[in-house]
Amino acid sequence: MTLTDNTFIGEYAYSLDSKGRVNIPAKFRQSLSADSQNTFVITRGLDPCIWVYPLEQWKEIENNLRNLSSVKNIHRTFVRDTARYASPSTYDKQGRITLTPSLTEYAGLEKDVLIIGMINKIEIWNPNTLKMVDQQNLEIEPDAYDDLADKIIL
Amino acid sequence: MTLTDNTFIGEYAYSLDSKGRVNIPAKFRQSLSADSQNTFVITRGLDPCIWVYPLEQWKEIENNLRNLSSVKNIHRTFVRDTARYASPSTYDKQGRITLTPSLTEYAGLEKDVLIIGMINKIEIWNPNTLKMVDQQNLEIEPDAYDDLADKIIL
DNA sequence: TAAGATTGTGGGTAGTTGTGGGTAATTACC
DNA sequence: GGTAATTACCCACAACTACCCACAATCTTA
Repeated sequence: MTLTDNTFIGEYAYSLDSKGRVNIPAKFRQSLSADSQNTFVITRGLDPCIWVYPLEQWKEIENNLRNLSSVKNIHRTFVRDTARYASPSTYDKQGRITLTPSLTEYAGLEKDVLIIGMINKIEIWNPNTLKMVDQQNLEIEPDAYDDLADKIIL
Repeated sequence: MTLTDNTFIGEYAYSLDSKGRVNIPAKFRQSLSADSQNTFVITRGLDPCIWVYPLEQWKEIENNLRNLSSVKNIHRTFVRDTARYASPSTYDKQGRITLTPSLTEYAGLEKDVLIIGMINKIEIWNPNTLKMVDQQNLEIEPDAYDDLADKIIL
């Protein structure tokens, strides 16, 4: 069963091979839109993990960045920080994408990785790192979630 | 995988050879539009680095400059500063462009250089210089950054 | 239940890419 | 106008990457 195009949910335990490749779960590949041409754009996440965007989704980000003028320092910095760590990656016949050494290092990936559907993108984690981040997030005051209650109906 | 024409993302560590040549990453060359005829226009960046525009993109900048009135002093200055340091550079069969001594000096380039995709242009940095500039930018008021982040959904 | 298809993982090979240097053509200078 | 310096073009090679094939485990279907 395929849900909406370019929408990802679920969690998968996969492994990174000696060449720096990871499998994209079959369900995720199936929900990738045809426009994305079997291609994702991988980049640094705001957490210590790798963010994987469908090409189409990334192009929207690019369009937004393109409208920022380089005359303003803050705009230059924002564009640089967003663009520099990104790189396109088309999956091979076996459904794997190749990660860059720079990104695997940033996310602290070893052999075992966790792949998580984040609706409009995918996250790749070192399971141990995620466990630690989960720990820390337990300490968020429950009130902080209340703001969200206005914006989303569960 | 080629993304949109004349759109550049990613970060590459390359080297400047004894003749003042740098490689343009293969992915960047592939995304250069045919109209640009294997040619870039190199000039001073607003940061201490070299800006590399696809010829096609540079022509647009020229058009924009053309529309600035020379009556205003600030406009004259802006046009002069933008135009005077620019020069076209076609890449050779190995994919390298030759930088002018004036520009390498401006950017403080030595052997190792960082090449960064900035969507509509490319930046060439001395890695040490960039590290320093990154440091300084950490002090940008987070609020200003958040404004941008709100407009662009990552 | 059995056969077939799909999925995740491993590895080999040929083409591409980055880097160095050599030679000829062009330009600048006396 | 002749010489020297500079620039543009070409060849070579090592490292890397993308593409291909193989296989075991799982899931699907008849």
